[in-house]
Amino acid sequence: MARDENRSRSATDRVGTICRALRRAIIEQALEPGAKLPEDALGERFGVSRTIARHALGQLAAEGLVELRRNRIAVVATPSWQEARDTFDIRIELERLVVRQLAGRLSKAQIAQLHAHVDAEDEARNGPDAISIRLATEFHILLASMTESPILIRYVSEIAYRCCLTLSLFSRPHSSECAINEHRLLIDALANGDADTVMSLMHHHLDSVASRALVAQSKPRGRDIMDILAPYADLPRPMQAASRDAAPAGSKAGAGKAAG
Amino acid sequence: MARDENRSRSATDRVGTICRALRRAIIEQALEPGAKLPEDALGERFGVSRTIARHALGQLAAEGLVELRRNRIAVVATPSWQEARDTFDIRIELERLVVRQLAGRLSKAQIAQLHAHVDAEDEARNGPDAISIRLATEFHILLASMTESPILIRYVSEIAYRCCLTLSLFSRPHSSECAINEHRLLIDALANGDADTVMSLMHHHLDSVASRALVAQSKPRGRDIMDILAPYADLPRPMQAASRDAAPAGSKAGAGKAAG
DNA sequence: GGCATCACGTTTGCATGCACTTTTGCCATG
DNA sequence: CATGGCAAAAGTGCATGCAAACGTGATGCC
Repeated sequence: MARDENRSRSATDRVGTICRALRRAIIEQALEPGAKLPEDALGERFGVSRTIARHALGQLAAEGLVELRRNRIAVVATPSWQEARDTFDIRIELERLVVRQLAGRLSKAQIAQLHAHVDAEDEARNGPDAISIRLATEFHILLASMTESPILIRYVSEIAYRCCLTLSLFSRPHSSECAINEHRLLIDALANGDADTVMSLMHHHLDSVASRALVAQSKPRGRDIMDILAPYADLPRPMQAASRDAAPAGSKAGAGKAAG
Repeated sequence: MARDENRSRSATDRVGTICRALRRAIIEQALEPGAKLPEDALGERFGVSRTIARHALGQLAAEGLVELRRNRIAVVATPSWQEARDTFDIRIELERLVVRQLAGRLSKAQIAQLHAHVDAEDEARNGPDAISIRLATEFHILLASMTESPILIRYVSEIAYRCCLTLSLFSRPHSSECAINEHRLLIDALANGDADTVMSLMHHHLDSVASRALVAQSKPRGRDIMDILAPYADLPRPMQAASRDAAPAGSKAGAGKAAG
């Protein structure tokens, strides 16, 4: 209910503020994957002490947007290709659930709101890539928020942000073209009300977004030094050089840090 | 290699320790929903300062196991019936994904491990309910962990714990009977390798667990006082009214302080 | 007696300080 | 000249202290 909204919105929710700011900076690629996030700097920037900054980083780490290594500076997360693939797989299921719950149950106002958002996407299409990606992501979050299921909203948001991060890592300059159209189709199908149709539409949409982005395991730019250099490291000799930069996927893989 | 693997497991990962302890205490109902978790107390109990305890609470709040209200003592989360239902819906999708990835790909050792776990469940069947519930939950987490997808593992674990919490809230004494059998069926189907079969099996399994637990919106025991009393509050004056402003349902916010 | 007010103890919110770890630049040494 | 090691610098890990907010019981007023 509304009773505990005021505490986290209007009240001095400083860690939430920092989280939102960082989230946005990350998904807009103002902060690239691997970028360092020292507590001091954040604290100073946002006018708070390290305690708060640290807490915010903890939150973001729990969401998978930043990586926290002990005694080391926090960095923006750099999902591996495999993680990216897994993330999209999860996302597909989650969002199928979203549209299943939504199909045929949206009010006219909600449909209008969705259309308005896509309009905004359209406008931003020629702007910077980061903005289009963010808007596309927020479309899905908007959709999720219409389920009014806090848990679903949270998971979809989280996953969507992670996918967004992934996209910024792997995707080529322009892949959001057709996605906008697919968003419109989605809205129409939702209004129309056939759950199966809209589920399959969503599935296809996300699948193709993932495919467009994750084709051929392109090089993860900005990734950790060790990983970037991995393919170069085991060249037997400097001579017969690098035709094979197809990058062995999970060399340092597993990549340790799971839940926790 | 292995350069930073030791850090977070064996090293002084105190907040992780506290998280694990609390998680377990919560899902075993040692800490019932609504139970207070003062930072001081936790800190003292685990031999750390409030800083650490606070951080752990933050983590658990991010996982949805505890509720954090500003300037108030943290409490174990008490999911509403609707949230519970939503949680299970999400869980079904996620775990379908798990078994889809796993079907026909498990090693003999893994199958043995799964069977061993179910054996443990079997043994605990006559023990305290909380233990059976925990083991049943951990079966699913074990399954998820076999996907070796960190993200999927994390989400399934989180969701499963939340469901576990829900179960402890809503479920009647003994509903885990048949679940154990269903676990065995699941393993067999996984070994057999037909993805569709095992997915539908998992779906049915979770669905029936949810149904057994969430039938008829049974009273949420241990829930917030205001909610527990809600149905009693609008009884039309049993004999002779104390006052006319008999606590409307959502009045908890203003009740305490405002009056204006 | 009922109700509003107030004051005190409790608990969180947050900043700061210190110890410890990692990193980096520098120097001695082979 | 290359290499190993040391020491200063930077940054995190964590405890503690203080202020503000909340909860509660006591007090005074009607």
